[in-house]
Amino acid sequence: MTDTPSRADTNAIYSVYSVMSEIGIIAQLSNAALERALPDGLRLSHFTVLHHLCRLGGAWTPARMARAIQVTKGAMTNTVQRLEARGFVAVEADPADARRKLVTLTQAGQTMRDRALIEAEPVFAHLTEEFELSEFAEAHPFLARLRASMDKARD
Amino acid sequence: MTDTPSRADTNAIYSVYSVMSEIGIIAQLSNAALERALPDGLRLSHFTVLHHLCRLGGAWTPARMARAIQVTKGAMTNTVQRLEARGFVAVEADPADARRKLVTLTQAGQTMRDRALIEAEPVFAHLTEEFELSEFAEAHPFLARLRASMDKARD
DNA sequence: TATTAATAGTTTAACGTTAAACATAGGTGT
DNA sequence: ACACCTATGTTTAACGTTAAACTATTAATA
Repeated sequence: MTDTPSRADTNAIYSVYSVMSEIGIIAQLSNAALERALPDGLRLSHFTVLHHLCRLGGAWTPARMARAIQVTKGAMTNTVQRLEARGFVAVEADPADARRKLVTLTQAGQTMRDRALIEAEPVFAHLTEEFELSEFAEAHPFLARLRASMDKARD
Repeated sequence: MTDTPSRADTNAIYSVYSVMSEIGIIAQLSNAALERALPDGLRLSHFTVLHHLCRLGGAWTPARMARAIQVTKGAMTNTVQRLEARGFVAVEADPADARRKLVTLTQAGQTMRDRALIEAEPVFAHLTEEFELSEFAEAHPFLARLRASMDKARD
């Protein structure tokens, strides 16, 4: 059993909560701006999958991508089916495990991801004028640790 | 007219994008964990409004809260109606402007917000063990400026 | 081998959000 | 006064997400 939270613990939680609130709003603004900027009706969730396959390469099962990107299996089923219908990914059965499917990026998918990256650039361009690049470089390690910690705590 | 982006500019965008990616994932993990932890079927968007009214106090119009919290007016209409139906906020017409409504926190809303804060505490408790409190305090100013800048760029 | 548990992918209903259209009210300028 | 523009709050349709139930397949255990 633990003690009742002390005043110091309460303050600590508030400090964490303030940071989390800012992060939540930034993500909301960023996601909304990105979604508006993406070309050709591409959804942010679709771009995220294309970007993921492009960065990491190879064949991914839907379930593994769902875990990596933090969406449910049902959402990934939807996203993969739409990307396949537009020819941006190829889906095939896994010969080693009949439960699994294997998703790979197509050339058209690669092209679309590159185009989306270019179209989305103006969304963040203004930040390079108002901030020093070093500020982002300095903030990154803390945020990466925070992400890793939250990911681990997910169970 | 501006020049073609230099290589340095391209790197700057990548630096920004890395930070934004981390922020997006942290927000997703944080929001999902919070929503699971909230008591009594309270949605994260509902808690966000209660917390906002509690922190800043006074009477807020739905439109002003929608801008502060970064959701559409339609979403705020939905949230306020549900909070009012549960007795967590009071809604009255603004005597000074017939277009407006004024939303205030009720005692039950205050109680629910306090309870939600306690229930949600374990979601972030592990962070106080893995991080120094000062790290959050140091990260906050940059994140607040980033939020303000993204907010301003929203047009 | 037979049984049980765990995993992959799909489907369904419920829900919140968004974008757009709408009605109403306030502000501005001629 | 008048016309025009802006702002508030609501409503609607479309859409994505989630949680849960379901089928099929593989792994683990007795």
